[in-house]
Amino acid sequence: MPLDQSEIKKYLQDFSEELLAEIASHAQIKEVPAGAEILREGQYVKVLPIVLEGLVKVFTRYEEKELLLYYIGSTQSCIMSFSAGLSNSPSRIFAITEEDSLLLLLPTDKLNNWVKKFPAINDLFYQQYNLRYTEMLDTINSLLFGRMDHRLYNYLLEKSKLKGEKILSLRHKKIAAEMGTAREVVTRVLKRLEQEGKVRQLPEGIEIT
Amino acid sequence: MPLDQSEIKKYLQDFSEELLAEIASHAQIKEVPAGAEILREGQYVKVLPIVLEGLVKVFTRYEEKELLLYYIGSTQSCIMSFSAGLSNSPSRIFAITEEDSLLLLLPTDKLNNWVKKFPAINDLFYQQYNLRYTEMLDTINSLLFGRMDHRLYNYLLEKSKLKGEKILSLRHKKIAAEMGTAREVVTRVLKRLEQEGKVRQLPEGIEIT
DNA sequence: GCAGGCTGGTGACCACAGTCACCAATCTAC
DNA sequence: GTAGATTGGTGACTGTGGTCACCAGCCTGC
Repeated sequence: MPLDQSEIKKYLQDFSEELLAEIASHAQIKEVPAGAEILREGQYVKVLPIVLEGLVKVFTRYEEKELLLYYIGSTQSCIMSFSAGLSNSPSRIFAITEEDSLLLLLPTDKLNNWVKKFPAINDLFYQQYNLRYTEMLDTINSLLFGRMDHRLYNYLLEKSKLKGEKILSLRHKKIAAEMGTAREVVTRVLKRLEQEGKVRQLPEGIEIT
Repeated sequence: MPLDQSEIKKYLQDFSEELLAEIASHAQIKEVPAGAEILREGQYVKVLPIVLEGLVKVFTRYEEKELLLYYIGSTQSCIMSFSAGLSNSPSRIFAITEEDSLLLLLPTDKLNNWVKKFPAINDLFYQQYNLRYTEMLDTINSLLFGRMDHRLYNYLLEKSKLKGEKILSLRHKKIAAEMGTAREVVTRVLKRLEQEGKVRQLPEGIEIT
């Protein structure tokens, strides 16, 4: 399927015409429904996804326990795919679409070339590494300092900002999974937060006050 | 002080003559004693260090508690400095020389240029981002899964590999600080590891069996 | 209607790490 | 020498989060 260059340009305005042309002739665009697996641990990477629309969740798993690392939003990319693609090593993380998404798939064998030739794409990846590095640092700090209530509250704040919703329709079970803890713990802590007046649990979902 | 280009080349063989010449005319080399602060949280970065010899410790601090993130060894660099330098944002981490070290200091205002012009230096930073990303992923997994004994044992293994010593002369207090825990906990866990036959505590230090 | 899922609310219990308060053995300074 | 600091070893206690068991309120399908 030949790609429409102007379609890509809508999302990636920083890219030069030359780069866009290269991408249009080698990449594909793919619509992916929510809940689809993009990348799993141990997998080798042939195409590098850039999220044009939607949301992709990245997480790690360790002996049945998982932990949300970060979300990939619009015009962002997955540095694990990038680094795994470049160095031809397997992925260490999982990625799943959280919403219906539109992905631009770049073939990794072209990437090495493009990175050298087009500063814009190079900058994109430096920015992404940067962003993820600091996000992971925050994750480490919050894990180290423990304090479930802080972690949960921050998690809800982030989630609310990301989705642009004031009332989050989230199952306790899902929160527990993403935070790498147990459902009962979420229930307990959420009630404590409610008593402290930081959140309200309504039938429709959780409201941050 | 004019730099000796061949001196730098000894360490960074992948760099082209042209890049080495650029570096020689703009960078400095600095000998730093053990225990010197290279970078602290909140600091803005003017020079990017590349470690030629020695060892630099990178860690985060959170309310009096610190946690070792990783070590920067020979021909490696500090991506926090790199990213903070490029985007002119403050550092999120601390860095201290662990041994007497020889550092190559690159001015960050040249960096942006060099990265675009010289693929070798670009590759170096991608490699470093990669490496640190996976190291931080391991840190997150070990924090998430808890298990102090595993963490401590892995810490000792890493340390032993890094220093190339079979017997580690380390204070319990220092181990505790680097792992973000308390001294008594280290003493306790270390004794358990000794009972399990995984380590031996000799007067000279800790031996991994 | 009712069975069988989910969901969340709860109490009891446990394990682990963090904290406190000591103490004994070394080492260091003067 | 002695005083003081550093190091490590220990017992007791605590708080937090993880686990277990169970129950009530639902929705959904048939």
